[in-house]
Amino acid sequence: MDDDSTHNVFRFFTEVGIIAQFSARLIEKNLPERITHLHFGLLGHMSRRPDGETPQQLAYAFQVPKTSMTHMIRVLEAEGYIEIIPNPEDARSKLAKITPKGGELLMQAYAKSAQDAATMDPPLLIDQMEQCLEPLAQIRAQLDAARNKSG
Amino acid sequence: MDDDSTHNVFRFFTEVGIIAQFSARLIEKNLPERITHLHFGLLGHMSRRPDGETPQQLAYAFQVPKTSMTHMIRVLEAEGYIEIIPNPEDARSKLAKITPKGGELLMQAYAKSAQDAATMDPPLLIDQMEQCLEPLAQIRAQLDAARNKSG
DNA sequence: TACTTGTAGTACGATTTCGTATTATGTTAG
DNA sequence: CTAACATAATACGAAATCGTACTACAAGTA
Repeated sequence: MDDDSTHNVFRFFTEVGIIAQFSARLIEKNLPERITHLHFGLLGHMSRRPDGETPQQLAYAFQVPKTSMTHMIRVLEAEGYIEIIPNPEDARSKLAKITPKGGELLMQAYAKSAQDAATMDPPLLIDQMEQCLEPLAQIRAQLDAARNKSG
Repeated sequence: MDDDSTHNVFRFFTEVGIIAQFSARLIEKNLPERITHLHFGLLGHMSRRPDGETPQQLAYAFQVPKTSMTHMIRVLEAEGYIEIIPNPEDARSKLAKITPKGGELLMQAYAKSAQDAATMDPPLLIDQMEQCLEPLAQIRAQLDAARNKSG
């Protein structure tokens, strides 16, 4: 990889990191006290998996340590946004499922943040975002594949 | 903003968030114990500003609370990667400057991570990253401008 | 069955994050 | 100048993050 490419890779990661910070702020502004953008992501993930997922699966999907996930889902459960039930297929394991209250939170935070996004000044550059979507998805898939190979 | 655009905006932020996680991992693998990708970002930022910056400026640039920045620069100072000196223009304030040791760390982490990036399997999608660079920079600038207006 | 090894989740503790309140210095109005 | 207000940084404490070690259950071997 030549110096120019290396520089561009780092620049890409830097831009992505900054934008990720902004989007976290945007969504967290519309979430209750102890709920972060990661919790929001968890709820969105679970809303697409009505049968629930194990803490292990969630930790892997969100790239956080198991112990961090234990803590996060406990917070969500304590607030009533998810329920944690035994895994019928493995007595060591559990399943985390979104509750109606969790679905409510998800929808409302989504709606409020969409409203905020729509009224930004200067306005969001939606064309540029859409232009990035496909390559970003490919990059994400590649990084994911690389992780599965070597760690 | 129509439903389709809203959906794409959230999808964009989601992809960006996941990729940011990956890049954080990539760089932190090549950093010492207590040093995170944010510290790495701080060192890179300071390396471009030899006169130093105040904790306030750094907190603003990195979008973290002032108290968090206080802690971060203390860690960097304790490890000798930066030095914190009084601000000659304001006795309430300080200036954080990168040290030679900090410059060393920056270069070495950069080199090692570049090496990791160059040897990934499957290989990094550099074309796609370069394709995103310009729109991402515009999006970042827009988000930054919007923050200055209202938030 | 008994034994070995592997895996899911958690207890615990060190560190980090960050909101609130405080201290010290700067700035401005009169 | 002085009082009132603003701002830079920090002390402090509550909560979150995450590495290590552990427990409970599962799965493979003989």
